[in-house]
Amino acid sequence: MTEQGSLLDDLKARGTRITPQRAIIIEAIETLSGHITAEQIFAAVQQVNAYISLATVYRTLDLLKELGLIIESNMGGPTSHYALHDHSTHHHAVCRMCRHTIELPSDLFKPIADQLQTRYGFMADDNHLVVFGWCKGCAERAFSGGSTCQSA
Amino acid sequence: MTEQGSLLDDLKARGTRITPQRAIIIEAIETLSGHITAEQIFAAVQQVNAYISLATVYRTLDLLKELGLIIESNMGGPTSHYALHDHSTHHHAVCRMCRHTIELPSDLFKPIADQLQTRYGFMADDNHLVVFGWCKGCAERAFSGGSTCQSA
DNA sequence: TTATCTGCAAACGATTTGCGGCAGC
DNA sequence: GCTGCCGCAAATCGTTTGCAGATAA
Repeated sequence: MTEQGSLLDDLKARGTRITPQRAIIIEAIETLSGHITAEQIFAAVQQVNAYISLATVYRTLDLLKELGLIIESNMGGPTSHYALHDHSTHHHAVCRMCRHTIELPSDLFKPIADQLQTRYGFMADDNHLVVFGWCKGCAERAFSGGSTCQSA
Repeated sequence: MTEQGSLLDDLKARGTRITPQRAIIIEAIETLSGHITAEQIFAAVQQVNAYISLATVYRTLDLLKELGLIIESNMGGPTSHYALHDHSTHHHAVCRMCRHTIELPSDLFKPIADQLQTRYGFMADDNHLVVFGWCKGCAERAFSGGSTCQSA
């Protein structure tokens, strides 16, 4: 589906080498195709070639990030999540309590993005925005009775 | 200005002890009154009492976070930033390239927050949202000529 | 009193880096 | 063959934690 050739081409155009490791890592990112951690990518890559190191995964992620081909986002935890930049556009609402994530359509933020562009000249990333807050269940629990959450 | 008594009261109401360390840390957060890192708080606290440890700062931040009195947000770097939850409401636009931050009025996101509430029952935090993207300068540089940024 | 808090220092997990050898172009 | 890349392992950095003594209530 997604033409991973373009990613490799982008790398080549930038003057970087296409190594088997990079091809494998890129393919893993495309196959997993979600918001994934470096560890998850590493695990997938290892199934293809067990001799690829985690350091290489991180270095490749840096490279792709720099090229704008992938997006790094923080979901509230200590680990970064990565996703293809052109992966089906959507945003996230993350519950501060139970960490549950809701996917939001990207058009929800269109008006905001337009305003940022017009008023500040800021070109907002149209993808993988993260909004924190409280999901229905946790909000009810927190603002009525106790402040505990079942899945905290 | 801001009544720091209320923070201490909140702590007391929760059954936690009011220690000098906590009072100092809370005061530091209120005095710095922005989006500050644990290290910054630690530095400020040290000027009042050099024997307060960084661990205590983190533990107090956890406590305040759990109580919802402060908000932890990630500005794209490796360090967390903290702010009083009721600190003058605003959001942030952070440039992925030069890390420059623009402060945005909170009402910009009001319509979005309303929609999240209506459509998903999600109560979005009305404060300290972080939008990533590219500032005017970096966007021009990146999408016309080279992909380097002066302050990267 | 006594349960909670503190300081210390060591542990921790995610990420980065120095280095010698290897390999894409 | 040259330059950039890789694997390894150690370093780093922010943050967390175990423990024994101190202290607010």
